[in-house]
Amino acid sequence: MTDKRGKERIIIHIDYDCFYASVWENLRPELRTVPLGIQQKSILATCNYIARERGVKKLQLIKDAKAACPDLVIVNGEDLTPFRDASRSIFNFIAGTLVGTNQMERLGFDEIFIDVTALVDHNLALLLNSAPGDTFSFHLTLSPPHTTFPINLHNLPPYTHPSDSIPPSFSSLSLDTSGQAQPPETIRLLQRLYLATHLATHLRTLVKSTHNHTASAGISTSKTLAKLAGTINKPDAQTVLHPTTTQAFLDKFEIGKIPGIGRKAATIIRQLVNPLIEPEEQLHEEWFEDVKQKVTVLEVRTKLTQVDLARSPLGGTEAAKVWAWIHGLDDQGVGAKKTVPSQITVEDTFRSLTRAEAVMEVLDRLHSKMLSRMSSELVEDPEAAGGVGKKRWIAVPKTYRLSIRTRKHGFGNRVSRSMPLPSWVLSGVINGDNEGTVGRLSREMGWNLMKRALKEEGEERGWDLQLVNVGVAGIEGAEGGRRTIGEFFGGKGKQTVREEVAEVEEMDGEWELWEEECYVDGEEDEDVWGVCSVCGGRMLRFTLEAHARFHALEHSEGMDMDMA
DNA sequence: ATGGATGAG
DNA sequence: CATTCTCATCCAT
Repeated sequence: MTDKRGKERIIIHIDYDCFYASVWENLRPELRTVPLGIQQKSILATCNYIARERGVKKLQLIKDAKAACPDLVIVNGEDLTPFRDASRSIFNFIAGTLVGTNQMERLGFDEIFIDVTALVDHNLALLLNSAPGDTFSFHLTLSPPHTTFPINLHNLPPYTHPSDSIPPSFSSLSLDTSGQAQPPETIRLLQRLYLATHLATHLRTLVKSTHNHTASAGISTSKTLAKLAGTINKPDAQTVLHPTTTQAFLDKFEIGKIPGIGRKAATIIRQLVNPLIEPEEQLHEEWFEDVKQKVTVLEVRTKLTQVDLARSPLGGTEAAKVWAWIHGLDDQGVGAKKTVPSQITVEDTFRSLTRAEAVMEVLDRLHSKMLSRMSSELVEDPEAAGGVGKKRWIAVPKTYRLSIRTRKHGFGNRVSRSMPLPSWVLSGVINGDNEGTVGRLSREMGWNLMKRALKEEGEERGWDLQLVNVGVAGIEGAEGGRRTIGEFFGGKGKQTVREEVAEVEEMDGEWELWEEECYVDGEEDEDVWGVCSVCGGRMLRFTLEAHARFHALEHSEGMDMDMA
């Protein structure tokens, strides 16, 4: 514990440049030469560098962006499918290139952390044991069959931070820039960073040649430092941090720029450093930008103690993390490669959504996308891949969730309600019965949870939805599992019975109206609808019997299935 | 487990 | 500040 030198991890962080814009430029090459913005509703999610030179900003209102740059070309980016696909493709490509390194983590669609410690140590051993030369074959794999790329041992790719703090020649790493001999631990760490820097360049070159995306990268000894290092030179560039100057590097950052310190934590910490600022001044409107104090990491370190942070609303746990991060101590590991997401959500936003009919249309549309994604991301189909065999679940979600934001309860936050995911959703996906399942999801799941949420939030009249989000969660990576149709009946365990949903809803005013609009089309009478006594789902009466059989199966066959 | 808060891009 | 459309983790219950 006393001496960590020589045991430092080596982390590469890669960040694709203005990713959404870049994806569109690949889709439509003529967009490469024009100022390009990606629109989501009233804002630009991002824009290319040509647009940035013309004064366009990320997250700018569309009208402001057009004012700044009248010939801005705008494409719609509300459907994230092409971005998600490109992101996966690049990630899988890099994973396939670095066979044997499992610590590879995506952050959003456009960033990757890679822990290259084992790979670099392997190569350093090879290099130190080989005859001296001008080049070295870097091994991308830890065991045969090997793929390699050549590195020039007299040339370190740009950039280093501080500038030119690491000599370009591998054999000169034992001396610093003023010719001073370095301690052996430092030399070894520099040698490892040297190799990782070449690797980062190689990976960026490969991503450019195979996927036509430029990227920026940072190379250092922790996730925090690697990520921050990558911000120094961009786009299409990379930076390796000199390992003995990291504190000075961190000290210059505004506290809110440190990954993991977001808006809330940053505001609390700024207040502690400078109590003169009133909360309203910190949080409101136009002046915000002017009044907001920039509080640097150095100030936090020198004007506060960890105890100050711990006694603040941050609390002891957060305080300890923050205190460690700003002192360059970051033991956050790079997670294992993830093949399946832990949740799949789909959402849309609105200026105003009040009519029941419109709400049901929205639910149908969102559920349709949700089911497609479940099918493509959670189901393996050997036949679609040109082979034979049954479809099987790679991983199964446990929960269905609906989140909304209303105008009244508006700012800030979403309210959500969730239920165990019924088995008929899973069978619908496997059987490809998208249409029937969508309708059922909207009527029995989405609608009921929305009623619950609005009722419990005291918005049974005068509601006005601004956001509707549906999704499945609790997806557990089930690698190597053998799950076929039928298993989900027994494999999911017992579902919670929610009494309140089964109750006859008693609502007044507009709620009834809303419900009538949706369910009573003039010809329907009460006898058409029934409520399941087990799960409370509302459904057409003639489907109740079949529905009850699902529940029976759930309970009777539960123990026969392969639950690990 | 559920639902909210907070973080990330 | 939040704007968009996600995704992840932590915490109280």
